[in-house]
Amino acid sequence: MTADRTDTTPAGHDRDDGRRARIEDVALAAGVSVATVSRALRGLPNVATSTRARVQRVAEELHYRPDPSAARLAAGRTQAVTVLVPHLAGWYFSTVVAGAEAVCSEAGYDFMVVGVGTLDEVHRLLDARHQIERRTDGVITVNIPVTPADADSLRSRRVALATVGTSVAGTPSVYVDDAAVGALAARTLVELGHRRIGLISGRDDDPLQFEVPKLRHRGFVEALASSGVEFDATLVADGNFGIAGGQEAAQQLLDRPDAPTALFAMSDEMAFGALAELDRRGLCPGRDVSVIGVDDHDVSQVLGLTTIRQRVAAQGAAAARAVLSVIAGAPVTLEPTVSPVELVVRTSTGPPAR
Amino acid sequence: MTADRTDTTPAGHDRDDGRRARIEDVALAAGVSVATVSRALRGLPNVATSTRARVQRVAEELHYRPDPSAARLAAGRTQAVTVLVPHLAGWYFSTVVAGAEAVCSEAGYDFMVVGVGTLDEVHRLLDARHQIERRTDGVITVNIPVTPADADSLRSRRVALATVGTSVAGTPSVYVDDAAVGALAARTLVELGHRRIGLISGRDDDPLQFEVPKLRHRGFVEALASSGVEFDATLVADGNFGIAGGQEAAQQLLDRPDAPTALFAMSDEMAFGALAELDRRGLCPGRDVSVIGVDDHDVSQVLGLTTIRQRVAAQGAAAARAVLSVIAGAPVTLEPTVSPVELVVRTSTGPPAR
DNA sequence: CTGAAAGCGCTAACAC
DNA sequence: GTGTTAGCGCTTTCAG
Repeated sequence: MTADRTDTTPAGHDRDDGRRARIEDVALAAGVSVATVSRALRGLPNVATSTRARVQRVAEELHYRPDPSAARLAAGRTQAVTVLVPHLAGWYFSTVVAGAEAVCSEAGYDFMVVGVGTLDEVHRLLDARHQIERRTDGVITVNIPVTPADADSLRSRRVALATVGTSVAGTPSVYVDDAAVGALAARTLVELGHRRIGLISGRDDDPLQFEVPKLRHRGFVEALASSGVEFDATLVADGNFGIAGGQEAAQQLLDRPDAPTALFAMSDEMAFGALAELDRRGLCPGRDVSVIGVDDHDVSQVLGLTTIRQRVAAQGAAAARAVLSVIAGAPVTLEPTVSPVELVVRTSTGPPAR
Repeated sequence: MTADRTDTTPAGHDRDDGRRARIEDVALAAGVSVATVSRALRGLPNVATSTRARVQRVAEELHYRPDPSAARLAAGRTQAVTVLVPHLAGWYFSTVVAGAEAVCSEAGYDFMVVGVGTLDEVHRLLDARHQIERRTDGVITVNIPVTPADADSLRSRRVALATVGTSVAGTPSVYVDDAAVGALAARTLVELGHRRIGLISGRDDDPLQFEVPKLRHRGFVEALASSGVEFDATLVADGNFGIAGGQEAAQQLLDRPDAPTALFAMSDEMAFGALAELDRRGLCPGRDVSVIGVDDHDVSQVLGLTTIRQRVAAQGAAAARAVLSVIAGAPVTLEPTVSPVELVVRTSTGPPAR
């Protein structure tokens, strides 16, 4: 031996040969075994403080980063979280996803997004045969009707699950109290004096997110009833949770001879459509017809839309934290989180015209 | 030998022992070697048609799926694409990402999202020491000022790159002609008779997306000039590409004694803010003050906003296709794609009041 | 507290 | 066309 270095690395401190540093290089340079490097770098116990420090320093100098694929293969964990989302371009969905992404990235987890259009797709992804557990340690669903069987299947494969927008028994879930949302809308409009209120809903048979419309509907009707107002069940129109749909729904409701004096849209985007329809008819929101939405979309303030605000990004972040803590070994029986809502009164609501 | 089966799988066709099928199980069951299974399943040449069919059938029966981590480790390819995006919750960004996601998922690639807030973060991610090549085969950036050095660095590490919203020499890029956008806005307003036009821009020193404002600004000013209109350089306000910022910018411009008769907002969201400000002042868009935006945001139609439409989801999809074809071995010198824009006239523009 | 060695499941030469 | 075999780079018993 002519030099104090072993042979693999010809010269230099930084592996100038262009190849990436492997764990073995760190081990060699630190004078320990690869096992010790692995332990030291991952913060496992049973490593002398001085050894750990030395290993860390050497790893740093060599710009060593463990290869994720190798670590995954050996450990069976991916350090990745996947979000399943129906419509990423929508305001609600992208805001949830953004909230979750921030938390996962911050924690050093890879963050994958899969857009899903139908329930079949969802079940194909969650089916055991698809083996999603080989690509992700955790799944976050956004407004997807996950069944207890889906949840069990994932759990048995050791993939953590958290849901946003839907509550699943025995699974960490973050959602708003949708019945309370409907009730709040009803009370707000009734207190203003409205008695005939149109409901702009999503289709009950929508393969995805079918719980939300149902619950908001029920809460709305029940709150009306307890205020002594009977809901005319024909005053419901499908707005499909979009702007165009909201406009069509409003059109349909306002075309009636016994048109409602107020509209409750189950989302702000549908409410935007309703406002557009009022505008088209030369009607003034809050004077001629009242409109209330749900979300507090960025644009709602501009339009003066009264709405029921929910903290959307916070829901995504909370779901991400839940998934990460289950991955970290927390009991799966985390408390479901009911995310708060809040009435925001703007100009689109007022007493009925007549 | 007492049975026609080898010993590893006790009984049954489906590996009822609960463990996942590995490539070796398929090989055994099909009576070929693992190498042949690997070739057959990945569509490589040099496999007899009959062999391939049999392997495929057996793999199907066993519900065999290759382990991604193992494949990555062995092959050095990840079958994953990563998008770097400044503000995922924004309409433009989420729409681009949704377009890209659809293409990547369809192609069987994992799709990862990383939110980036500063240029430092971007450079940390793209720096060779971060070794992003170990987690992804391709990177898509959305309105991020990627330098040629960044691009070279990625290329040397064999990770494909495509950019959206910015053009980078020698890199597949998808973007609109921002100078033309500015010019189109200018011509539209000038033809209506406007001479004093306020510009609602993004900060020139914004660490991210600093090219867009600059280019739209220049195109705008030059088109004015060639129409014989001199641009008053003090009529620029920063709207920070948000609604609130747009409102503040409009406020500032309209507060001037020599207020402009029209406003060009570089994004629809800033234009929304401007419309809100007009509303606050009791001014009518298109009559008292004209407003034109850029994007054709979903909400623009509702607000009657005249705008310059760009095909945002298509840009994300095109970038994804570009990345995938570079990964597949296409020459990196793909033609940059200039995505078309289109004027959409609504009610927020009209001749000047005075 | 540390090291040796056996995999994790697949791909890619290279031989036949 | 197909098989053999040596890794890919890490984690994790199991000894000591």
